[in-house]
Amino acid sequence: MKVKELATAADVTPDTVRFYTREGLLRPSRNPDNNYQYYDAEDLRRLRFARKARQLGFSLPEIRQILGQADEHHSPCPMVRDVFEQRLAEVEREIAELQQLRTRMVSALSAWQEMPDGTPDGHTICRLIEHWDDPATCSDKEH
Amino acid sequence: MKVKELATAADVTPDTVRFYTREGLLRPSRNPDNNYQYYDAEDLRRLRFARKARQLGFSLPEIRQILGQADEHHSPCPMVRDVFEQRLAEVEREIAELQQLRTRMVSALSAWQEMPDGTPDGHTICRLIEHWDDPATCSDKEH
DNA sequence: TTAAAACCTATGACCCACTCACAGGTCAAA
DNA sequence: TTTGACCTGTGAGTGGGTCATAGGTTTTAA
Repeated sequence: MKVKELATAADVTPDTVRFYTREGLLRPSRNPDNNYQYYDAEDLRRLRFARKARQLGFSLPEIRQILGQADEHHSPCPMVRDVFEQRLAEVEREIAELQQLRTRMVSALSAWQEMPDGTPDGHTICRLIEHWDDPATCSDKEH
Repeated sequence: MKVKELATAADVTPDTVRFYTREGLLRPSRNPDNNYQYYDAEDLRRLRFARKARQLGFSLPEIRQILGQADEHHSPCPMVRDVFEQRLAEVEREIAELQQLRTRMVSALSAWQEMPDGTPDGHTICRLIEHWDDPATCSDKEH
């Protein structure tokens, strides 16, 4: 298979195939005549695997590691379970952060309804923002 | 004020002060003797404003634009309200996406509880991932 | 007085997972 | 034979900083 055929078969763009090849996730052979890359069924399996893993939140370095384990005939499954639980925790933290941000934004919006627009006077830039108190900084600290 | 003093006053790192200066959000004067940058109360105001705006989800280009408006004595408030509502919509979309991801992850985890770890055999890499169906891809699987 | 600590400067790489652009080479059908 | 679809490698861009390098300056303490 050439680049575009593999890309079509896995429903990704040719650019993604080339990128994954550069990143070492796929290992095509070369035609010395024209320098084209040729992919086989194993590459298709790897690519499909990688895309599924990406959908599940795995990073490319993690996927590379998983594929590497499999290449050495070690079961990557324990690692998969392990990394996956950490990822889930991270995703839940990100959701919580975004929801905090959303709360801050909604409360700011409602506070702004009664505030007039002002013109910058050398002391304030935009009262809407400057006179807004972050509810998070009162209670506890981020980072 | 020198870099670190301003950074301390606004509770950011000196690197952030330098970065914002490079980005044109702060406009310190220069001491020609030692080439040091000196910041005044106006820069502190701008920096604090920028950090608050960041907390509210504004991007640096947006903040630069807001500051630019204020520099020309136009009220940036209408723009602030406008951009802010778009940002809120984006944040809500991001939350929805992450929650979808979380749903996928949780359902995968529970399906994995009964699955054994396998050793790669040239046909599969890790059943956990390969035999997982994305609920979003095949949405009519429940009945 | 001098040496070390703490500050300052500019620049560029790095993070993430692609995506796009550029410039040129190859190959199929019309 | 020309068009157009494909291929190649490389490098830049995304966002918001953070960190490293290498060197210059100022402050503090022995």
